[in-house]
Amino acid sequence: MSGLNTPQKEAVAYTGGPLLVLAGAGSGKTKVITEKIAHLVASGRHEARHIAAITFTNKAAREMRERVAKRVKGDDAENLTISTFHSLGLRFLQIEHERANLRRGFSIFDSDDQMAIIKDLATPGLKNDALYSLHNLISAAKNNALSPEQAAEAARSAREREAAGIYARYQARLQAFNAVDFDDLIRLPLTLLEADPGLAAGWRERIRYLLVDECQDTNGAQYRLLKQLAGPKGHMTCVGDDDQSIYAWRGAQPENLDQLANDYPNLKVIKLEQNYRCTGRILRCANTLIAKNPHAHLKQLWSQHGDGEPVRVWQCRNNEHEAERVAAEIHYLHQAKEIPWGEFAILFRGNHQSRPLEKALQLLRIPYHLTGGTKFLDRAEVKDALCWLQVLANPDNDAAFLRAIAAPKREVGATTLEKLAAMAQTAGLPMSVAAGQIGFLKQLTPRAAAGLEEFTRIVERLRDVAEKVTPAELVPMLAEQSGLLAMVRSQCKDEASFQRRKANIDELASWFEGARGGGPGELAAQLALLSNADRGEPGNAVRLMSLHAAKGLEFKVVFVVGCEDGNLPHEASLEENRLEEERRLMYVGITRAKERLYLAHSAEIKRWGAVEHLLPSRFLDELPAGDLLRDGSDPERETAEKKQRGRAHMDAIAALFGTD
DNA sequence: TTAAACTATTTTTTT
DNA sequence: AATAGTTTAA
Repeated sequence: MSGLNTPQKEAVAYTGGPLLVLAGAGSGKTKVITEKIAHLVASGRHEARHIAAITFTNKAAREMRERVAKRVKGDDAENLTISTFHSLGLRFLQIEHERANLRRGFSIFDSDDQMAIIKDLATPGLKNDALYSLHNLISAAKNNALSPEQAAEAARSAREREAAGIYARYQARLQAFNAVDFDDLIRLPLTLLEADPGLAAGWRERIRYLLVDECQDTNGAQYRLLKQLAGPKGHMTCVGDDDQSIYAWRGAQPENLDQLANDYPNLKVIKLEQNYRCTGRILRCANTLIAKNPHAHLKQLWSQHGDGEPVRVWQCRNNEHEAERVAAEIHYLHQAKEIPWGEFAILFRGNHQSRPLEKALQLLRIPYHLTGGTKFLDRAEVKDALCWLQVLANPDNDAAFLRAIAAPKREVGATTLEKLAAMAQTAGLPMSVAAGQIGFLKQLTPRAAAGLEEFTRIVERLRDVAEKVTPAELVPMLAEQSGLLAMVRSQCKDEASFQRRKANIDELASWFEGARGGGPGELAAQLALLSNADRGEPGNAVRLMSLHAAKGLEFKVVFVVGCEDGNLPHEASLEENRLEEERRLMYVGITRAKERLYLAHSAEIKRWGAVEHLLPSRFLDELPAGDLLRDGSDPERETAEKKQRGRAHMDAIAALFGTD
């Protein structure tokens, strides 16, 4: 336990009952969790297979696994459960699928699939935002583990009653498709556990010690789930920071941190207040800013580091200008201070803000890695392949069938599919099964029937293949035999773009590499949980990501761009009275920086082609002026720096010409 | 049935 | 600006 401070040691050693660790930004909370796991295993207190650590993102889970691997070796490391809430729920449902009325190979519907169902069920002609709102209401009900009936009872407005009605039919549709949505991955296990004490006891036998990261991000259902798993005695350690609660918009209830003390009267609370990450000035900025929020737990973060560099506040003309300055500064610091590319991060409120930054970085040949932006799993060919896998694994998934039957086109169009859907409905069969029945095919045009027949034949052949090969081997065969690859080829104008899209399919296959069995369906389900942000190794490159995605990470140099009122805080949050959460978002951004921090804003930003004028973020005025260096406040220093950087810049350009 | 031309619209954040 | 959705022509 060397290298830990007193409260950290205490948090690691304490096993007397439920423990809440209030861990400020940069106070070493991941270290505490990993050390605690190592300690529990090493002390023989709990076997590795009875310990579970729960995070919110796959990225966090992977990082924790890596860090634990350094302390726990061999079988023990293998046997630990380190997963996200949603993967744990998925694993639960895969084991207990019969209780949840699911058949093996059930599908997970993403938000697109959910929206498609809701649109189908809602009053025709509803506007998009009304549909989103229905989706949100249904999701909110599920996040409180309400059944459709309970949601109808709890409905307070006409809007909520309408949503509850659609929720009931939506759930019936999921059931028919042998599918669940993201929220069900929490709600269904919870409902089963709460209804059956025997089942709950069984799971507590498996998970005897629970560690929960980012506890402030739990929603109602997740909180109840962790109580079920930890049991009345509360064999668990929860770690959280109410100042880093930035997910209220998707149902997180940071007050769950306080609720713990009510539910577990013997709860022990340990505060980690020493920050090991930031320089004094950066930390003062963070503390001053967050002090503007009301607080339930008083927490005073302190640091032994010196003041360090002042925090720069940049006033830029527009986002292009802002991007150029960021790129130039990164280039300069990389050259002059020998800071590796991987130690830089550029953070923004919305993913669309990455465009001009990418352009500017490319211009200076700075390697960068964008997390979250390019939506790999949304690429048409990847989605098509995934739907084919779903059809193989889950014949009931009509949504996947509808996509697969059209990729490639085989002369089966809307008219045919409508007829097929009607026939399948009356027969009580899923569409993919109905498509294989001679009796139904005879009622269709010969061309359409032939298309359906061929499809069925291919599916059956691929199902045989799937028995014998691994999913990683299956994907390329599927692409070939389904005609998907040929379709992609015919859609591409040149060979290069075909190769690019083919590479996407190959990459999909590589995602299955090393995956243990379970069949294509279960793996595709796992895959559905993997967000785009979890893809690929960043390597030694400048990191571009949203403020949300940056939580839990740290960098030597951080740029927070787009600090304008209306963007950060975002205008939508202002209307919905969520200014405090926006402030916490800014706080998260600031506290990612170890040594240097830049806060940039532009006078004009482009939005949907039109130019808009925005004022600097109100949060900038909430920072301690003495720790800032604002544009124009120290002209002498600025000229000197400009000169210095200009020279470095010229050298860089000269070097570019030299090597090209 | 499919492909091309045209029109309307935009999520901020993510499992 | 980019794209998803819709209409129209072949």
